[in-house]
Amino acid sequence: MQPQTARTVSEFRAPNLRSTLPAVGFEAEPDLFAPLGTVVTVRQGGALYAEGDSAHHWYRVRSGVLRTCKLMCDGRRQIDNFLFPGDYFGLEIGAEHSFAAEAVSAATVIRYGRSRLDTATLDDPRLGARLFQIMLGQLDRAHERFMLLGRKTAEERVASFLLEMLERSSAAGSIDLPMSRTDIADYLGLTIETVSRTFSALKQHRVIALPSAHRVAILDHAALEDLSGDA
Amino acid sequence: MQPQTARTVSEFRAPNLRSTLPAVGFEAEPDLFAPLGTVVTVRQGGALYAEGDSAHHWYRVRSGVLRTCKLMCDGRRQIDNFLFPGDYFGLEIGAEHSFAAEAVSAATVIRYGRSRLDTATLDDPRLGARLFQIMLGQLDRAHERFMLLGRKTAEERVASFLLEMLERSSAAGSIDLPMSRTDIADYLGLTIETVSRTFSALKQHRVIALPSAHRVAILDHAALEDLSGDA
DNA sequence: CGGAAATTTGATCGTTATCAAGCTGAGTGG
DNA sequence: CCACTCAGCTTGATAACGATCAAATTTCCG
Repeated sequence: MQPQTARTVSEFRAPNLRSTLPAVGFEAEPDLFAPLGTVVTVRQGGALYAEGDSAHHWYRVRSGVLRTCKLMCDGRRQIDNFLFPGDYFGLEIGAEHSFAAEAVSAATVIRYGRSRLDTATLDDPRLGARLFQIMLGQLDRAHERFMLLGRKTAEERVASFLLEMLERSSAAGSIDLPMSRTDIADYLGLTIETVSRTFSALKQHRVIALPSAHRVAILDHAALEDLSGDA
Repeated sequence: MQPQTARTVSEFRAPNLRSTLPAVGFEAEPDLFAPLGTVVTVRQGGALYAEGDSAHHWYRVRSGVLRTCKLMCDGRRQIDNFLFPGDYFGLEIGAEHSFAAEAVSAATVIRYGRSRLDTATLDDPRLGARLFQIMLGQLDRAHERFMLLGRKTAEERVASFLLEMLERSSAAGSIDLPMSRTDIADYLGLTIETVSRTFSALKQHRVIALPSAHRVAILDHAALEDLSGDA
């Protein structure tokens, strides 16, 4: 539960400041919040914080992949999001985190103090504006996911998932999936069996290839988009 | 598509300024944004804006109930949210609305210019802070809905829905549901038949009573909470 | 009232969950 | 270098929940 290391982020600040958005990766956006942050590392499978922990901080991914998830009392799990380098997370309205954050692969994140946020945004209006953008982006993604979870079929969910991962992983044509089938299932509102079967079916139809369980090659991008159900 | 009337909001400004949150109803929160807004009325079933309309404005509900929804090309629909008096909506990251806003019952809303937002929040930091709160609240609700849509059974969804509507409608013990069964189904990711059958089952078990199709009496609140699947 | 739309109820089907084996591949120790 | 192991993944068989198709009933308005 306790992160292992922490030092000021200034040591790590990105030298070049490209401004293109949406950001892919940590280096894609200048770290406006840098003076506020410290670096924290989490080992694979470790928890950055648990559901119910007090929410004194918020975070940005520096390297690795994390997941945020919620549990029901009987063990059913829903993954809210997979977090890649550059993504912000952990900002919440309540005093306690309403979901857990765990490392899918070994990860480093930058931790910002929530209490310092108010004063900092008053000092520099750009911070407030950028935070605002970030939250609007998160809301937009949330609405896409309502459609996916509420109305899409298993095949459409998996196709949408692969396209989303492809977009995030910058490398075109082939995707590395650091998360387990269980994680994918809990992200898409399906079971591992259904995810696995759908992967197999897509492979059968030559839409994807599976060199290994965690590596997906996109053979027919157009077919995948057709199958995703998005216009 | 075009709203019928528009005049400055100052004529309607709330006289008393209770500060308790979360706000139930329009009067519960002082309208910090009042000087920016104009009042717009929408007739029952009418659209305030459609998916794809350019997003020049954002809104707050003054009276009535609205819904925001998205369509897939084949007609499948997902309702993102039901909007009650006091609720804010329409703030989006893109230049175009990614979902439609329609009146479930005849409604009046206050329309704010998006372009004026930046300058206004600079003038009064309270506005920015409040907007921030509003968006954090929306994100929190979104996470609850991921669990509902991804992992809950039909019965759990309907029970959760009734509890949510009960919370929002301030009147304890009995709820008015202005929306149709189709709307409820598209909100919960179910079909109208399943929603109807689940209502009937809850009635059978004396958890609720249905004086009319759009009026629900809560007979056993504890049972409803058990059935909702929340801890 | 009369007629259309919305809701409820019934019968059946299908997609996805569940239960249950195998399979694969990475790590371990002989 | 090769069994052995164990977790994660795939595949198979069956079941169940909710969808679909269909009809009856109620409600809402003109």
